[in-house]
Amino acid sequence: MAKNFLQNPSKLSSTECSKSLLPVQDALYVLSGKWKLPIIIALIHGNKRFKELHREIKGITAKMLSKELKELEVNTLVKRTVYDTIPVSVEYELTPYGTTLDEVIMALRDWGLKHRQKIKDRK
Amino acid sequence: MAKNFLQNPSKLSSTECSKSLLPVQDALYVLSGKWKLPIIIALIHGNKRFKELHREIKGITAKMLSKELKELEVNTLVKRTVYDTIPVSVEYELTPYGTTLDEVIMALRDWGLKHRQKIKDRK
DNA sequence: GTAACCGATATACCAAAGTATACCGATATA
DNA sequence: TATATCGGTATACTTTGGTATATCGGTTAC
Repeated sequence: MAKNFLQNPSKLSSTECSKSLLPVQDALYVLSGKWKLPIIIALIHGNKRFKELHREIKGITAKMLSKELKELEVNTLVKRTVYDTIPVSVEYELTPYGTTLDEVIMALRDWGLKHRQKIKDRK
Repeated sequence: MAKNFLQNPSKLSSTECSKSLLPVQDALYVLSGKWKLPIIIALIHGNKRFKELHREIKGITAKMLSKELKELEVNTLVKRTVYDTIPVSVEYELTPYGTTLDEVIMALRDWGLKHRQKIKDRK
């Protein structure tokens, strides 16, 4: 595991910590937006077509689905493939690079679970 | 390490994956907002007073600093202590619970660094 | 009494993010 | 000719997030 700068700050200079800010913000940016995570999770269990995603992700509009998929595609987390069936079908899939988000997502999930428990215990 | 559901989806049911959504979103929510991370990082190297944070974090307004600190305090990531010096001084510190964010932040940083490199290589 | 310090808060404004709803182009089927 | 499918886009709107700027309350020093 990489250096633990929150629990051992004394071993790291202030500038070294600050250098972490931008990459962390980049990663957060990639996951930002209300629908990125639902989309990624929907794509985990296999490729999906636009309409399937639209049906599966409750509440999302076509506009947002299209927009968020485009952003995921730009970051090469998701691949878009057009098949010239009739009518046309468009398939979305998580790229191998997309699956590298797993460590981040699991770290977030583990902390999130503990946090939910903490909030619950407080009541 | 916890189960890796992005790279081994076949081993997990769809519902099990979906259960991850809320905790992940909770964790992201705690870090959301333009100034949470800068504040956390500023507090890593020691407790800071309001004015010190204001000076150190370039561009932040008193309103946002106050608001974000309050949110961090509600989530018990940061502790606020008032000393009745004259004039009054208020000290903010990262709680032990706050430092448990380290794994999340490091996972984000590591992925973010790789992502920056990937974007760079593409040009 | 008035200016200054700290730790904010109040008000007004602006910009980004998200929603609702209608519609498009291409093709097929009735 | 009309209607339906798929995969979206266009326009207008609302909501949320963030900024700018002025001000407050309590206290001391001048």
